[in-house]
Parts: sequence; C-alpha cells; structure tokens
Amino acid sequence: MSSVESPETAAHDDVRGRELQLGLHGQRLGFRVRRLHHLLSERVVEAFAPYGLRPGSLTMMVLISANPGYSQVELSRIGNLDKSAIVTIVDDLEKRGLAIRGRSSSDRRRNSLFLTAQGEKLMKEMHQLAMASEQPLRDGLSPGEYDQLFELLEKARALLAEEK
Amino acid sequence: MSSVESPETAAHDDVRGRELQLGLHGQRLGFRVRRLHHLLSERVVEAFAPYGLRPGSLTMMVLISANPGYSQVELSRIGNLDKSAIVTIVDDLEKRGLAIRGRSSSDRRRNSLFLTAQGEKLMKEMHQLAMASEQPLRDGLSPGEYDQLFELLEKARALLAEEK
DNA sequence: TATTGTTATACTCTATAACTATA
DNA sequence: TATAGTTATAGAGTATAACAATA
Repeated sequence: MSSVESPETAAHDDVRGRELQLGLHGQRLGFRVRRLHHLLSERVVEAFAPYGLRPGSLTMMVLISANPGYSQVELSRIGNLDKSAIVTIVDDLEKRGLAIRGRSSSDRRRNSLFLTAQGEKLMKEMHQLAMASEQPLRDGLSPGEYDQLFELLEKARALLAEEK
Repeated sequence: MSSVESPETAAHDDVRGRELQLGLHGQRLGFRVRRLHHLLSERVVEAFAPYGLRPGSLTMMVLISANPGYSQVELSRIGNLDKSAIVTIVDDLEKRGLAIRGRSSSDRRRNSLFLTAQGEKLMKEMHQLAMASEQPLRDGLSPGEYDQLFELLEKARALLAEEK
C-alpha cells in the first residue's frame, strides 16, 4: 500500500484503511441533523430535476394549496424562506401557469396566492416523488421508530422556535 | 380588521388570524429535518460570528483533530463537504495558524492535515459554544428522548447512505 | 489511467437593504 | 410610521470540470 520512512512519522503519515472518527462532532446533534438533511435533500433534488423545479417550489405549492389566499410574507414564515426568495419562486410558478397572484381587495398591498388546477396536479405528483425519496426510511425504520423520529423532530423544532 | 366585499371572496380574501397549515408537507420527514436544521444552523452561525469562522471550519478542525494526518479528500467524505470546498477552508485555517498542511512522504500527492496547538484550543472553545447552542434541546427533551433522537437520526442517515 | 489537490466557474441559497404602494 | 411586495446585491454553499503533480 505504501512505505513508511520511520516509526516516528508512521502514525501520522500512512492512515489509509483506518476508520474515520467523528471526534467531538459525535456529540453534536446539529451535525447529525445536517448529515441527514444533506442526504435527504440530495435525493429530492435529484427526483425533481426532470421537472426543472427545486424543492423550494414544491414547498411553496404545498403551502399555497394548504393556505389558499395567504400573503407571501405569511407563507415565508412557515417555509423557512425569506420573503424576497418567495418572489422569485412565485414568479416562476406563475410563468409556468402553476400559481396565480391576486391582489387582496381588503388590503391592496397583499398578494393572495392560489394554485391553478395544473398546479394542484403537479404538486401532488411531485409530493409522491418526494415521499418516494424517503421510502428507505419507512422501510428501514419500524413504524414506531418512524413515528417517534417524526415526533422528536417536531418537539425539537418547537423547543428552538420558542427561543426566538 | 378588514372589510370583505362579498361572501364569495371572503373565504380567500381575508385570511389573517387563521392558523397556517403544513398541508402535504405534514407527512414529509424531510421537511421536518429541514426546519430543524435551519434553526440549529442559524444558532450556531450566530454563536461563531465573533470568531469570523463558519460552521464548516469547526467541522474541519474537529475532523482533522480526530483523524490527524488524513488527506483532504478523505475528510471531505465524512463532512459532507466537497474536496474543492475543503481547499478554501484549510487555506483559511492555515492562514490563521490553526492548521498545517504537510505532504505525505509515502504519497506525495496527498496533504496530511494537523491542527496546531492553537487550533486544538480554539476547536474546543468553539465546540463548547456549539454545544451551548443546542442546550435548549437537552433541557427540553428528556434524556431518553434526547438519546433516542440521536440514535434515530444516525439510523436514518445510515439507511440513506447505504442506498448510494 | 487514476487520484490528490488546486483553480475556476456557475448556480443556488440566504440575508440585507432600499424602494413603491399602500395602510 | 409600519407593512407587503419587489428589486438589487453580496456572501456562503454546492457542484462541476479542468489542470498539474504524482501514483
């Protein structure tokens, strides 16, 4: 594999084959969450690639569908998206005929967002793809573990959210 | 709060005060993970701001410390970082006197990475800050819940990792 | 030929600030 | 004054490809 010049350098010089250690990051919940998020995100981005849409677009479609008529600012809060990021996403959804902006008649500063029939259809289709990208987790975890992970993630989120 | 012109538009026109719904995203584990990751990341970035360092720099320091002498490519795999991203981070760590690159004598293509004493010290200090940023989770979850969340995150990661 | 580190590039994401129109 | 949407901008993260040195 390789040669080592001296015993003094050997320990640090030829390390291939040793198992990688997490070190202090082994204690970090945030690091675990980041690694899982990275893998999940990778899979969903890949699944959406044929549509030319990013995960944020599905999030907006899902939120618009579940909260029809809401303003962009209101939807930005729930989706971890900035209000300026929403503009770009909704612009794109509108261009594709998936969503429409209507001015609120009670407050003409606000947009009231809705999905078109086509938008509803595509949203459901992409949601199925997203669920499929998470299928290994439903296969590999027991139903009890899966539900508990869900609940603990929500509980953790709520704990941090109330700190703000 | 606002006036509504007609019963037909009322349902969609004045929505303030209604509770926001997650819709289909309520079923998405990935969405839960993303929201938790966002909150955790926000807190740690804020904690590190006075140091002028980003979370990726601590990750690299922790991994270098736990795996002294490893190459950049090897460390990139475990840290969810691209090998080209590592270059920038290690450049910065070296400039600050926190890490050193040494050429491997057995394979002169490879860098063998080490932390300086100062790097070790700062890494431990930043790790404490990072742990403190997660403290609300240790306070709000029971020890059993906390451990279980940890284990389930790891199990989930492993399930997705073996798909690749 | 393949791999390590490097450089360059581009695209997305995020955060911020400023502007407008409305309230 | 404050808010909703918009626009512009800059910084960080990510992904890709190409290159030199080395294997």
